[in-house]
Amino acid sequence: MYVEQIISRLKELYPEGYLQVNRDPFYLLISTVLSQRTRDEVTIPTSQRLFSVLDTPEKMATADVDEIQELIRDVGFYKVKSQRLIDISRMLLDEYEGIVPDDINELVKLPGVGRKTANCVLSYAFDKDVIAVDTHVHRISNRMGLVETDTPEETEIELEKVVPKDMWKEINGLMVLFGKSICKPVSPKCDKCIMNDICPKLI
DNA sequence: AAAACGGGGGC
DNA sequence: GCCCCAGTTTT
Repeated sequence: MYVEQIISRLKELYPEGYLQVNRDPFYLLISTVLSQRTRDEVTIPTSQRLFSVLDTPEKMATADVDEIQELIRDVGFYKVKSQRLIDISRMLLDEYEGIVPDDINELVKLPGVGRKTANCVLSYAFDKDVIAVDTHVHRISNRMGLVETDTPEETEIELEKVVPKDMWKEINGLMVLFGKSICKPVSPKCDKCIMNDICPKLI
């Protein structure tokens, strides 16, 4: 069907999937927070720099805010995020024995962690069947007629009805790659798009 | 529902 | 120089 066709083409286009992310839950949690409203060209080296110095909740919880600010100064909202990394680490140690929880309701209690970040951790680090809806997934799903929604929360609910469950965890990475290169927010490259023949925007 | 946070990269 | 970006929290 239509959804399977879209995902199948995306997998063909991006056979290696979305980068080779470090699947360690703590690394994934922290780097995903850093990635909020920030391009991954900036996020990836910044995360690696941070973890070369502070690679555990214990170290991050006791670090100086100034030291973290210096390490992550390239990402957006870096001052707010620096304090949040400390607060997240402290809460992990205080309430979760230093272990990143694999439950959406617990993850969103962490400061600076919303539904999108939590679902990224669940799908990438814990291999859970969830759909992480960011602006790319939201935009492309609507543009291609998979859903008709106004908010990412709505999109998550509607996509779950339309997409086979075994595809949930892969659509985020695939649509992010697609959204950055082809199906862009403004001036999408429809003339070079592999969805040319099935995209409702062009029919 | 809207504002605020914010440096980096593309054009 | 201007606009946008793997969102979340606060007002």
